[in-house]
Amino acid sequence: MTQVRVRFAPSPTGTLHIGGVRTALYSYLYARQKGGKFILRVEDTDQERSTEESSAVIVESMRWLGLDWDEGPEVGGPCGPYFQSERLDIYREYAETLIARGAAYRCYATKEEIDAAREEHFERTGRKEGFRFESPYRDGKTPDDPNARHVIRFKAPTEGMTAWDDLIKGRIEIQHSTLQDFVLVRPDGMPLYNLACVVDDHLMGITLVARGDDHMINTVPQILLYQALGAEVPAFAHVPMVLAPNGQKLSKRHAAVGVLEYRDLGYLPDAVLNYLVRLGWSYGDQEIFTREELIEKFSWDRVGAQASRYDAAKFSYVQAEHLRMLGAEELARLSVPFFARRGVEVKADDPRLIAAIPYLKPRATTLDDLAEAALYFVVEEPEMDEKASKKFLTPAAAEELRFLIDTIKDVTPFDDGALSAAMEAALETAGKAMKSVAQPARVALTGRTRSPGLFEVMEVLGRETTIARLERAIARAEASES
RNA sequence: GACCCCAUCGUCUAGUGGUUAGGACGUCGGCCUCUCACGCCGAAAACAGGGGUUCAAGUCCCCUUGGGGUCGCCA
Repeated sequence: MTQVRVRFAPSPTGTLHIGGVRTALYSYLYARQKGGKFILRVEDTDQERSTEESSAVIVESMRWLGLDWDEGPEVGGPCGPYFQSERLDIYREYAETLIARGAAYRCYATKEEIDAAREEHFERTGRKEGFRFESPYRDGKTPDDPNARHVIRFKAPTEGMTAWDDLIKGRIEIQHSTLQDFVLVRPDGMPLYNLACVVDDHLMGITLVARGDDHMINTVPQILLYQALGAEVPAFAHVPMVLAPNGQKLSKRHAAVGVLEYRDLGYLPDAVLNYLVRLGWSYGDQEIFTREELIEKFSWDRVGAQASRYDAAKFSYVQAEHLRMLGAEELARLSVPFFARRGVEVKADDPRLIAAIPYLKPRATTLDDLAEAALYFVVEEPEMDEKASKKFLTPAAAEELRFLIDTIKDVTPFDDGALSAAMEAALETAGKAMKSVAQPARVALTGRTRSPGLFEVMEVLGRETTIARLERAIARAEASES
């Protein structure tokens, strides 16, 4: 049995978007499950559109997601280089081979001639579409000057058909009559997608080509190329598109398209992967998967053939679930940059932060939420919400807070259980209700109206800080005009 | 327009000829409760339409409709 070798082959013309991540992910999972190799190859043969910045973003995105590749940029490998722009000589050699075998030919038709033919087609049929250029050089017309500017075209068959069994879409059959003599090499010698892709997939020993289903139309030309080259044809898996919620093409209007934006929003890589894998793939009723489970359970035959729509709400839910799966130490470490962004310096091992996280976790979706909610635990003096202060820190509340201090100041241990019990007893004796104490106390301790349970907050803050904040709030309350 | 793909709740999906068509997100109602969450309980919500095949069709076939993709000297 030959080793599984799959590749993700993005073109560096923008960010790595979530549709691309999904195809990369499926390929990655398949490779890992089969103990095969996952290869990253950058398809940068379009010099006008490709940029180095984009390559860097793609590499960074893949790294962040943990979609680690065995061969490709930064890591190298036996089939390198992994940037197509560095493999130009190879494509030229293959193009010459194809010409020598009569499978391809030099076409000297100028752009103007082709445009004229297109125009003529339009006038004759009344349509712009369905135009098929028939080159006079296909059948051996000799050019006035063999060195003149020309492209290399594939001599596509006009009769018969080619079929393949797609791992996702099933059997697909295409009539050759729909084919064009597609261009393999530009006048400047740069190869086009179909040539470069096939040559590399062949040379890199790719056993399965997974890509977006917008490439389905390229598959027959590519199969024909493999055959002309005498190369083995790989398997194909055409992954459906990810659409916007309204069913249109996904764009910046609908979602954070670049995957790194999710990092900055405080999403977890495994959550991104989990959400995207379920968009089009299922495993019974299971919704939440660890990376290890995905590697174990993924299979192409459970990938749906239909396009799916991006749903931000479901994504949030999956993210929240993954956040809750992590331990306090890890979450503390991951949230450090989100404190920094707020101008707050926190150490990943800050004991108060770590102690607070279990109480904050059920209330947070992202790491950003977590940092925001943890602020009053890690700073000396919490920022006071003036509206909350005005509403709850009234002269009348000062009395309740005094009662609270008296009740809790000597409780030992100073934890949620003991504090709740002491308070319950004191409330009973005094004939008071928790309700009248809770919100003033919450505002006093956190500066806000929403927080974890009061005694959980106290436990994390500790006796000294708790009492200090309550005292300060009393002073403030007494000074206020009701 | 041609070619290709697709079609179960609003969304993601389970379903591989016989099910009260299941789950999840979201929505709505309730419980819990010191706030906000979490959690728990419950509800509304789908087989696009029409023909076949079959004792039996969401499941198989055909047509229609709808959606998407491609039609580059982009990938």
